[in-house]
Amino acid sequence: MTTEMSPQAPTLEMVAAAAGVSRSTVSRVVNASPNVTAEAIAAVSRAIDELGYVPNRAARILASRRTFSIALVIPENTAKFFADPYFATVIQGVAMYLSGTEYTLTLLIAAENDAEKTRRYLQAGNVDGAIILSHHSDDRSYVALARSIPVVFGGRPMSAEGPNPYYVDVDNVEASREITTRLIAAGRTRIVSIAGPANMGAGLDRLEGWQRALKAAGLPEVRIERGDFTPASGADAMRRLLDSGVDFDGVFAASAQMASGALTVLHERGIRVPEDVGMVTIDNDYFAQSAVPPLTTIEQPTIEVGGKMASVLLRLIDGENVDRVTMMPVKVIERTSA
Amino acid sequence: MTTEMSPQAPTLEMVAAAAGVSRSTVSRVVNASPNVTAEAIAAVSRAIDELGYVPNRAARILASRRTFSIALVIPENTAKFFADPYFATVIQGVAMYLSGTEYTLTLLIAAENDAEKTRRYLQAGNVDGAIILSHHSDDRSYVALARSIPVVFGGRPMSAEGPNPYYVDVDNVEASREITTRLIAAGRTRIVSIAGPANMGAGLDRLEGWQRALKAAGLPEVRIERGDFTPASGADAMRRLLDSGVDFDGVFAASAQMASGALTVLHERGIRVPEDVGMVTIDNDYFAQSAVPPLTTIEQPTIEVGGKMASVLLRLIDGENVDRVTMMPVKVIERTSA
DNA sequence: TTGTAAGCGTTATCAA
DNA sequence: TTGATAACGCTTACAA
Repeated sequence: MTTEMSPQAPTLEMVAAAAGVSRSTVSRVVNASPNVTAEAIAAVSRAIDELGYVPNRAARILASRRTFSIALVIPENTAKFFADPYFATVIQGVAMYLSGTEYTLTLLIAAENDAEKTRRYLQAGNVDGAIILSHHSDDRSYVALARSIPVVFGGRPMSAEGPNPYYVDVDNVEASREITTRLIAAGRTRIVSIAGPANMGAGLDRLEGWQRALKAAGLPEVRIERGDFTPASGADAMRRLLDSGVDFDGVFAASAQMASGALTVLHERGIRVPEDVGMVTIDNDYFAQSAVPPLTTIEQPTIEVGGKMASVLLRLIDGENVDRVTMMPVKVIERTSA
Repeated sequence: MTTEMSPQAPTLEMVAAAAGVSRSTVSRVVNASPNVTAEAIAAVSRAIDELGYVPNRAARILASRRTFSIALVIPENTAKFFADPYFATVIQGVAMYLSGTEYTLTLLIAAENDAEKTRRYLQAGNVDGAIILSHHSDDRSYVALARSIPVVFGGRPMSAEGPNPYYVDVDNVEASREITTRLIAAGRTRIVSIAGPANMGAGLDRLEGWQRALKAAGLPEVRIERGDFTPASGADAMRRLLDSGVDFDGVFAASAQMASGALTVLHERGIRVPEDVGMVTIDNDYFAQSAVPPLTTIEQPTIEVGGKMASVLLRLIDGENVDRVTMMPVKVIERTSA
């Protein structure tokens, strides 16, 4: 950087001088505290505008013991899924909600081999609260973290220990049960599942929803192949399914990305959808929309999930009473793949 | 939050007491300044470990005038592209690079109607520098921002005014020229372009590369249809192309997402790729990999682009001499679509 | 309702 | 090499 002097930012003291009041009064106006005369407010506001005053964050934090910032923690192994439309959109939702508040978002990629560093950062009072976006089950330490600062999880955390966590989620069991039902209604009787990882809440729940739908209809659980929610894993799962020789006429894939990968393999092998096999999935992202054929699926309000996590966290920070679990509504999107 | 007293974080003063030295000495040890006896270092280090001391960020910032944090600014209109694999991965690259440093990342979604708010935040000394990820050409105010704090852009900013900006980019002209050449080598002679927006550097440059390749081969610029880099816009562009009745046997799409959308339309209309028309594009994301057929394309080192932007910014902050423009290498990926 | 003054936990200057 | 001591810019009792 050049050594040129940066234009000295105006301080609260300068505003006070310009407005002809004390620093306390300026502080009160800035913080919208009651018991300030309209005149004082007007004078201070004018001075603030003229000088282009912006409170110094560090000073404010130091004096008030509040940071007005929250952390969005992404464990390193989950960071690989950064480009997953679901994660990306949730993060976006958080950021957008915050942009309408005084809060600032600190993005933390937590190195697996140095969890201690992250934990300390969070506990050292650098943030007022944290949102944990964990794909996997190794969220034990974060659940414990909730004892020292407010924490909100994206999706039900797997750890049993620690206090009951706050989290925002959708009803994955019901969603997958519902969508599997569409396959059954279309006359499919031998329905397999390309399931998510067993160490994730969404993986488990979506599998259970599929099972419930089959059971209710008296249909057999023909076969389960697991993936990790990525397109590549969906393709692999479909290959295993096909190579196993098992007979099926319907597929429930636990994510649109996996469905998309599976579809590619089906296409390669000359198997037609929906003529030969029907397919339904979860997520209404681009993968579902532009698949050939477009997929009948469940839409989750991802942006809103992010916004909700932020709002729950902020209310927690403000000491308000909030439900520990917030379920967001989903929507069935009927297209032509079932 | 509950009113229970949070375990009072140990202060530098407490460390000093425990180690039997002054606060100054502790500060020196913490900041690894020279001229401290080995004994002092040892004593202080022990005390730090025992107490689990972590420096208070706000106090440190206030006293040192350095924030050890940088902002990643995403203009609101660009935020819509959050789930674009390119953006998502670049952000991830930034975050991951930073996780290996003392720096913290503040994610800022800048509201269009209140650019002033963002500008002030950045200039009020809340961050040591900023990375601007702007999709569009309305980056004027950010270029000006570079006068007060170090700023690095992702991709060449369009604004002419202001000082020469620092930015990290790939050679889009050369990349698209190169990939278009593959189409020509495959015998295509009537090649159209699904171009990006005219208000983006990447949009302009990729169009120019296509033009250069055609010119070098003595081929005509059959037609140009514009999109905004999204799959939907690529599909629309292809529809317009087809409906216009213009005759073509090759397509250069300026992004894999647009290519993917275009492919869907081609498929709907029963036009085969590569038999009837060849297609090449840019970006080796999932869209390019799992398209049917898989696309011959250009791979950009997106994670590295993010990392590079962060490292350039940090060096700028440290007052080092850095090249204003950093070009990252790209790679041709040959598949079967040309 | 407003002002005074004492911190908040560091760093930085200056003497010793 | 170390230690006092004065900032850093703001909030917050407490007094007026």
